[in-house]
Amino acid sequence: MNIFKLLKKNKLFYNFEDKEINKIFDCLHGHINKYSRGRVVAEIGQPVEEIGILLTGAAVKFIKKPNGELENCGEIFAGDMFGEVEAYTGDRTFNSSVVIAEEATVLYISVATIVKQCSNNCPCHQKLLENTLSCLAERIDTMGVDAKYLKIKSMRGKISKLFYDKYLAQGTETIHLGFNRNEMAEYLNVSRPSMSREMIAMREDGIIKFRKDEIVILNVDELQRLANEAR
Amino acid sequence: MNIFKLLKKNKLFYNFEDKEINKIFDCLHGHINKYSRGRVVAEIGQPVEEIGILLTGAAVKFIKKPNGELENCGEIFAGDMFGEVEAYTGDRTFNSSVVIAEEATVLYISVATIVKQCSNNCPCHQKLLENTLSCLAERIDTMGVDAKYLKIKSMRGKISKLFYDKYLAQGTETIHLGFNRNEMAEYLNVSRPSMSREMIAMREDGIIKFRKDEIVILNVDELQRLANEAR
DNA sequence: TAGTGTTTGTATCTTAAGCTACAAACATCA
DNA sequence: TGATGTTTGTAGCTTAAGATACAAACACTA
Repeated sequence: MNIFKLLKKNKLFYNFEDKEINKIFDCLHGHINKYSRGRVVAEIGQPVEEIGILLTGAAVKFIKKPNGELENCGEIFAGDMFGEVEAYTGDRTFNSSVVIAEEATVLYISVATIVKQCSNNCPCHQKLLENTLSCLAERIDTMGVDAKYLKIKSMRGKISKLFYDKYLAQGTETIHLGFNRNEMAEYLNVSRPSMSREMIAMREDGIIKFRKDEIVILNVDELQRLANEAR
Repeated sequence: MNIFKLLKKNKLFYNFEDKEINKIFDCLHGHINKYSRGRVVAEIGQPVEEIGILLTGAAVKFIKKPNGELENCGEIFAGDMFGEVEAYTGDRTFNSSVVIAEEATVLYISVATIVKQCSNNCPCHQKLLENTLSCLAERIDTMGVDAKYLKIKSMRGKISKLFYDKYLAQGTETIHLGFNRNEMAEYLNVSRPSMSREMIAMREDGIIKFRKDEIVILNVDELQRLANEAR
């Protein structure tokens, strides 16, 4: 496995050179641990001193419900990280536990050293800081977009907004969703049959046609209208 | 008006001393502008070079819909800021326009100087950076919580989760909402009458009683169950 | 304390979307 | 090419929540 390649995919190390990544180990107190399945690598309420980046394997995040039950709240794969938000919040404690699901290697970097300029005054430090800021800011953007879909009440509105946004992003009348009906329904937070029903109604209305992951917009104006009116 | 007091309320300047705030002006290239109603102080698509902090007055944020129409997407009052997220995203351009609604004074601080250590190596710079990170991270947290309510499908689930969360936060069976029915309905993204109806049903079921902004939880266990089961 | 505005409660009706369960289409691979 | 698993479409029923419109309670102040 190539650590350099993997890390460069991680947003924190965007724009890093190999030699800069090497500095992680002294500059940011980087170290790598290996864990087997079931190992708890982060625990709710514990202070976040390091950010963990999964180099191999997989892990699952859990939040604790007030009655003590644990609830799965997401998965982490190679290239993903944990603690990168909590590290900067008020109490700096994990708000979810992370449990290794498949034998994994984790690279840790120290939070304290990210925010402080290091004595070597190295540019990689500066970059990491900027990347951290971007990483957080972009997350806010994404969450804002996601919330928009959730707030739209009508099925047709949700679908239209989603398709129209994809249309704007992809620039062609033929768009690709990037997920199947189940995933799309889950993203929009609706039931798949209801969504399917409405998509077919939209096809009957001549707005779209589709086949699997590929959607063709037949009436852009109407779709735009629906997307804009949606609430 | 006391700039110091106001700025210390702003999250970016949390923990700042008066004398450190004074440094803003040379260290962060701070400067103050005064605007009258109608003035556009940020425009969608334009690069964000500074973060604006409203010292007095009020402003409105607009996003541009694809058909060109502008849509109100939030208000800004004294102590609030704009550009503090976009400043760090990929293209670093405003994604909403900001228009002054009431004669306002705005303090600007340079983004470029926030992320770079300044030549004076002043601690205020360091603090500002940490505050910026907190500010963004906490926003992510908040948005995550907000999205949770949106994702719950049943009315009773939404209400229960909200009340239960407030109960956990406030620690007493008598909780205060901090908003009226309209605002609460808007936050949960439901219609007020439907919400009212369900609150009354919950009262009839002996789970809560209420009067205006004050809610008393009569059956904590049941409320907890509802909040946990909610989806 | 009357008068106005706001917030909250109530009623009725309608409909969109959820759920379940099944059928059809498609993909994959031996 | 048949067998199996997955994804997508279809149907019918039920119900929760939306919309609207009005009434009651309350708050403010003149």
